[in-house]
Amino acid sequence: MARTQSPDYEDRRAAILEEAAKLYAERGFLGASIADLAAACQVSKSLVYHYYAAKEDILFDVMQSHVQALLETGERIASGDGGAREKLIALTHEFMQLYVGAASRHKVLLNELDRLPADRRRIVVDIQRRLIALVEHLLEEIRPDLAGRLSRPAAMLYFGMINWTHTWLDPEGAVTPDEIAALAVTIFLDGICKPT
Amino acid sequence: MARTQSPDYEDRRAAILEEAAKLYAERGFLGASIADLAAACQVSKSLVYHYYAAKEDILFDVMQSHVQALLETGERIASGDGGAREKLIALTHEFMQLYVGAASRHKVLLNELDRLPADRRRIVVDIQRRLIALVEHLLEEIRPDLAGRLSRPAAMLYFGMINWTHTWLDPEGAVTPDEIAALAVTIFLDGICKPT
DNA sequence: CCTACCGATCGGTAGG
DNA sequence: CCTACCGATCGGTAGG
Repeated sequence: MARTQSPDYEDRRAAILEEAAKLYAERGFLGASIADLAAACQVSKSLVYHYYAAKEDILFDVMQSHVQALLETGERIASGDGGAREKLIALTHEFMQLYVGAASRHKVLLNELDRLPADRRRIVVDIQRRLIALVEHLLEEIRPDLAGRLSRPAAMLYFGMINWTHTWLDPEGAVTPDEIAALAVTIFLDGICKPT
Repeated sequence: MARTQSPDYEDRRAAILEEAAKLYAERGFLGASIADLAAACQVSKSLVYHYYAAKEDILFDVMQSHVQALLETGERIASGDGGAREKLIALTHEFMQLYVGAASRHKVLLNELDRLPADRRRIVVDIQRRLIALVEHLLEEIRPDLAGRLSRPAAMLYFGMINWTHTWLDPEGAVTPDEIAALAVTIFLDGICKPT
């Protein structure tokens, strides 16, 4: 019978992952060494290599865990009841919550995707594509004449609005993430000219 | 009398700058070495250091040249004739043209700002702030009740839409930058629900 | 004989 | 403006 692994194996791995997300968000993937990560976790470099075979595996885990959470939320909302308009509103609020709750992972996903080896990058990009398709379909329900040429650009403009918040939105600031989500989806659906 | 510098001094500097923008956009600032840059320019590392005292100086030049061009375009349009709505439309089209014309610089500006030393980063961020304030004032003209709390978030959501295009917009693709600019500013002003 | 982990150091390459 | 180098640090692995 095989020996079981340490009972806190997953906890330690999760702790390294979270610290890596923070470091890569602050200093960039190439700017944060394995030695930096080990020091931040107060463990040896060898322990880090016990959990991850290579530095790129850590980056992949940071990105994959985040994008997976986004897709699950997206699919849950898309398959629910209600109209496309209501679903897009709910999606925007839940995405904004995920973005601020996983701010480091989100920043790393947006800034360091090119640093991922091609095979693993494809996996992340595929999940992103499903997320985009999901929003695209909602937009086609709201505006059927958009389908084909402009539904994808429109979906990308939507993601630009909400993804970009990581550069300026302060979760502790006067304007809350929920207010920003409401403003973003209102502008996207009805424009800034229409009073909220 | 001081010796004059080489007559093609500025051309060579500009060539190094453009190559640096490309390399930093592709591999990241930390992923592209001075040796890589010299090889791409087919010059020695020492020649690069003849034009730039440090690696960060090149990064600053890449970012500063781009953000300066954006601000000049923004101020020219803002100080012109016409209403705020027309100015925002013109601004969006001209920004999109600048973004695709300086795609590498734009990507570097958005992805590598944290890699700039604090003092030089402040200079770039200050210029960005003036650009944001300019859009903010246009939005306050369009929607006076937005002023104060929500005009800055609204301006940031606008920039999210158009800045983020660098990740997905193909200048050679079926949908042109001008069409994307038109779609973005239409959505922002009147929403996706209103037929274009 | 296994796993989980340590201190030390490998061959190469970075900016300057 | 080049070749020849430097101090330091990189990602990854050795023995025990």
